[in-house]
Amino acid sequence: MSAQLKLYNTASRAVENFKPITPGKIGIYLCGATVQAPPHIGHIRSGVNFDILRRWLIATGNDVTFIRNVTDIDDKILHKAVHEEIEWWAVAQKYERAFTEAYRALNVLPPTYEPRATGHITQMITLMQILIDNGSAYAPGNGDVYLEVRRLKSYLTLSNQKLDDLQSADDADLTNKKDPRDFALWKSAKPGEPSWPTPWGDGRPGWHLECSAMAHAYLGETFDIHGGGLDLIFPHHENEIAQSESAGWGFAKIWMHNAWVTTSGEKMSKSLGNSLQVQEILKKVRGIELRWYLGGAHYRSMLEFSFESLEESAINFRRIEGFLKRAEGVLGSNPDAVISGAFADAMNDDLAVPTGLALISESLRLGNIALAANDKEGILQSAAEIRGALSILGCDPFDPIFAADSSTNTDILDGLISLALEQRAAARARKDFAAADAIRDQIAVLGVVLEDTPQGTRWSIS
RNA sequence: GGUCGGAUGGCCGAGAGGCGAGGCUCAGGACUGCAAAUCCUGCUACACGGGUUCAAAUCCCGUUCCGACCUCCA
Repeated sequence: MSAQLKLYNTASRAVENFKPITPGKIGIYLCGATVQAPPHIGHIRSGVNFDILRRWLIATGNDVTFIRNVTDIDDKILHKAVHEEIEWWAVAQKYERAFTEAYRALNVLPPTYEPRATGHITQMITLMQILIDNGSAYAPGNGDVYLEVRRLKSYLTLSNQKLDDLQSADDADLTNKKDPRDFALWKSAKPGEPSWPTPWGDGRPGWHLECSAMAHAYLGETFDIHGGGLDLIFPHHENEIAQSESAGWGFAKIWMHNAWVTTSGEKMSKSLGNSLQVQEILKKVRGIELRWYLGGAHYRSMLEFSFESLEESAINFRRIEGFLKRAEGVLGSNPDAVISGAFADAMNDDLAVPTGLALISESLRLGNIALAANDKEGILQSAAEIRGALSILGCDPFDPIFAADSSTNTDILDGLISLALEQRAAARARKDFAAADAIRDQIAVLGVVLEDTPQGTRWSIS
């Protein structure tokens, strides 16, 4: 534990001290969505995990340039377009919006820049030209362009594999490839497919080329952190490294990978149907609660999803939220967020969010004790520290992005409920508990919960 | 076949040689007209077999089971 941020680097398989290339300025590239289906909670976990990293870097005084791409052209998008009988760009736009909406609902900060693959064809062509000129890549003449992996001095260092150990695809096309493991930088267009002109023929980008080209365009030849899901290590990130390093670029210093959300011990796949789409889950819990759940596990640990544990997590969050609201009531305003030393230590230790959660629980306990004793200083301290921690986790209930939940009718509602509360208070005063309980039961049916406290009766919507 | 990860109490989920993380559930208690909320107490776990060590959930060896990747998955 120290003020020094340590992060796990997949490339070294060790936790390392993190030193920005330029002190105070940090460049991050996160592999974003291939917009061919609505986001499920696994996709959004990645967004949340890296959003926590970003918020922590900002909170500790860094200027963070955060790039998260949108892959808006690929095989699956084209297939979907045929299936749905709409244009490929309509597919891409539709699902890009779905992702944007999911990110917003979970309070994932918009990236500094969010480049689309199709907007960077020029940069890709430039990169391919460099690779062909220096002999790393070849164009067999059919419109494809391949990277020649046998010629790379170091390849597969991120996944620690040997080229000869890889099982190559059975259907590898050796009429154009020199080696079955060579991968496509550029794919020639089949009839009816979208294409862009290049010196080697009309076609479209391979899967990996975009990220190398766009990371270079926005972050330069060498940048601090490259992130993505665990399943991108091979082939996607290996191939990004291969392309970028072959072009003479230093590329990413630290590679970070988030683990999956699993169901029944298995990685969530797109064939599971709709139930685990973000949109569906948000019918059961609020965005802030889903974020609390997804962000609560350590980013490198698998998160075994169940509706039971989601609900349990949401209950835990509501306790914290309840305390903050009560504290606000007593203090008259929200205390400014404060980052405690212990919380900072936890975050600096490779983003040990679970440790941070334990600290929040401790603050919560102390805060509730202070509340019972009307110890305003104690309330203030606990509330400030909890808000500080929640602000890093992106789960501050007072964040305006979540405040839209409460309606503008609150004042009217408050007035109406106060009428009922006055009646009940009068009944209680004359010890007519049957009448008092009847009032409580009646408004409970409407979804309004009452709590009697020494300071009077509070109400909330359940 | 190669590479990588996992198995922790009723459940979820941290930790990585020595002081029981934390949460949820459950049981009991305090407070309360009753509730609710809150607080207190209790439930002593690390897949299996060996080994190292004064000390192992943690390190080593072996075993079982589960999962992931191996060229268009977050």
